[in-house]
Amino acid sequence: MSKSETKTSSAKNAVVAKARFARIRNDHAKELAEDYLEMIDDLTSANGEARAVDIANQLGVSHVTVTKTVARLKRDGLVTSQPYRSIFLTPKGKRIADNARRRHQTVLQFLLALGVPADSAEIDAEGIEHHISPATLKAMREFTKKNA
Amino acid sequence: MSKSETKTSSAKNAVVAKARFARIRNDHAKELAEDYLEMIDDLTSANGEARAVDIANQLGVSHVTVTKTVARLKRDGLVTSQPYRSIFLTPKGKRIADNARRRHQTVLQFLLALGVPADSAEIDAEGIEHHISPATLKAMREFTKKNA
DNA sequence: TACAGAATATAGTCTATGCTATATTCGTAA
DNA sequence: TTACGAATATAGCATAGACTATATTCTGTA
Ligand SMILES: [Mn+2]
Ligand SMILES: [Mn+2]
Ligand SMILES: [Mn+2]
Ligand SMILES: [Mn+2]
Repeated sequence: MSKSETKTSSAKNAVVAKARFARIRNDHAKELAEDYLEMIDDLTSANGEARAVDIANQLGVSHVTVTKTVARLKRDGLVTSQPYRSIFLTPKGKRIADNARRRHQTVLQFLLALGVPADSAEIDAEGIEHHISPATLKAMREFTKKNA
Repeated sequence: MSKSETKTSSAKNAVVAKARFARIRNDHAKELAEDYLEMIDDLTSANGEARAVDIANQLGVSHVTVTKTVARLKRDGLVTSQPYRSIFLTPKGKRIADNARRRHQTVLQFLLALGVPADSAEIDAEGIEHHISPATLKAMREFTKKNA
């Protein structure tokens, strides 16, 4: 392999890696929002409302952290809230929550079908769900269907 | 279901969820370090040294970001470096890099065995790899072996 | 060898995500 | 109805991880 070929190959590798890590950084930027929105939707179903204190308790973070994160979700048009009131999803937030839940379930069911013990599957799914491309999601669904 | 049973069940759910999200936050805290260490090891193998500029180019971030992250790795005893010199793994850093690479490969090979197209598999593996419990890793290895 | 360009260092800034401490408001039980 | 405990708000702080702009140092080539 000539020096110029090595250089070209290195450059292409770098371009590919760059895109890969950019995708990961983007996934992370959306991750917390997806978990919050899914949780707000679940709490609303279960309790009739989503309170900051309940979100904080589920996540294991302080209520201040929740308040600040909810403020960002509000800024981004994903939830609405008034002082001292519970939190509501906007249509846009609800759409994201629904998609996140569907994807989360797909990953969880897949891990269970693969033979992962339930406790590990539930923990791993919480992290994995945010890094799944449509192609992988499709492959997971197909596997689960065949191995239910 | 009585009110007290509901409460107990809710409380247990919260405890379980809390642990789950704590694991995810911990995964994230280690994620960037793992990717850097793996990359430093790879660059050292490929080029004889790992320079900040190469790491920056692979990751698609500025060299300042790399410098600051490397400073944290140094603080944590995972790399060594002198001003204007390239970066080296400590034994501890090398151990983490090796484990990270093994796990990364396991996840990638698994996704390929599952039928995910190579480009998607490579991107998804970069994110998924940090959220895999030993139980899931084992299940993936077994699947890949049977479906190579 | 000298110098131009590449690499690295440093200063300063920003956002996201976490915390504690304190103040305020709400909601309910007595 | 009120008072107390729960919930929420707010101020202040910290760290990680990102950036630009500028200064310095290194290194390969002329
Ligand atoms: Mn989820
Ligand atoms: Mn999640
Ligand atoms: Mn990796
Ligand atoms: Mn990775």
